[in-house]
Amino acid sequence: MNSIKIAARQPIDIEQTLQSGQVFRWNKIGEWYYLVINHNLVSIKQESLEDILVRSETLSGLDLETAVNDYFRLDDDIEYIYKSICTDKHIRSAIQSYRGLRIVRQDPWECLVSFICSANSNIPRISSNMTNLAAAYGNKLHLDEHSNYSFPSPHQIFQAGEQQLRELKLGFRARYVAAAAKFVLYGECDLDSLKKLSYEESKQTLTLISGVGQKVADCVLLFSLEKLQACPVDRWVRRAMEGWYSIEPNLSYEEISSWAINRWGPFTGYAQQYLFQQKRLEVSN
DNA sequence: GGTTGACCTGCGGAC
DNA sequence: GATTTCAGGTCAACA
Repeated sequence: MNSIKIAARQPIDIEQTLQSGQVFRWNKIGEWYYLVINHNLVSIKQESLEDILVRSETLSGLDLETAVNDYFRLDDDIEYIYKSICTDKHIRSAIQSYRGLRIVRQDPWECLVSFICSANSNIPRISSNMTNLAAAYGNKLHLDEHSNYSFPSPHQIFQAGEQQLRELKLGFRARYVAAAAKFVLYGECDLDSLKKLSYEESKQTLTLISGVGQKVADCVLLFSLEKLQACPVDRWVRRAMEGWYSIEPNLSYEEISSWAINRWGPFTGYAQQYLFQQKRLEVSN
């Protein structure tokens, strides 16, 4: 068992980050959060707002630190980002409430499948879909007495086929997930290579995939492909925009998204995530 | 080009 | 308790 402490020197709130609908395969046991990073099962404990404890069987030292830093984007200067997006009282209040909430940098393939599964669904169900996929086709990973699975490769999902995916209760999304696997396998599109393209170019490529529209593409771009200006507009963000910024109810996705990018610039994705969290939790409380 | 309904499933909230 | 609604959308068909 390898254990290290990471001093982020800036706020990082593991709970808020994992509970903000970016990541669907993690669980909390006692004070420890278990999640899979690059095919390694890792556990994390919050020590203070700027310090975390991390454990792993398969990564150690600098490798472990780098993997976790990378995943939670601890290289982002979050204080600078706060300053840059804090244009009004709504954002200010959201930042105050959820200080330390990070955008993650997760594996693009798993992220793509997650958000294809998110269509007309809800968080508990998306989690169950992703957990079932991993348990069915992934490789088992261990950490002390706990276990989890790596997420299956495009090849593994493609081999499973649409019918088996339906049996895992993906519903109409089964066809889309199978199509995405095929696209990544045979479409000569290495998802990671999209990081090098512009926001517009990479978005255009992603939406070639059946089952990937603007919303899903923006989620994948923001949470896995380095496009921090991407602004996924879902029901919650739309409600936030209409309620707090007097955006007209009948604006198109494109119009809302562009409005936001125009207002918040290169870190619009962060602004979006804070508004999303604020609006979503304001209702449930 | 914008609008509308279908799509799987499960689970809180309304009858 | 049985029934309906609505979920972090996308696509195809239509006017």
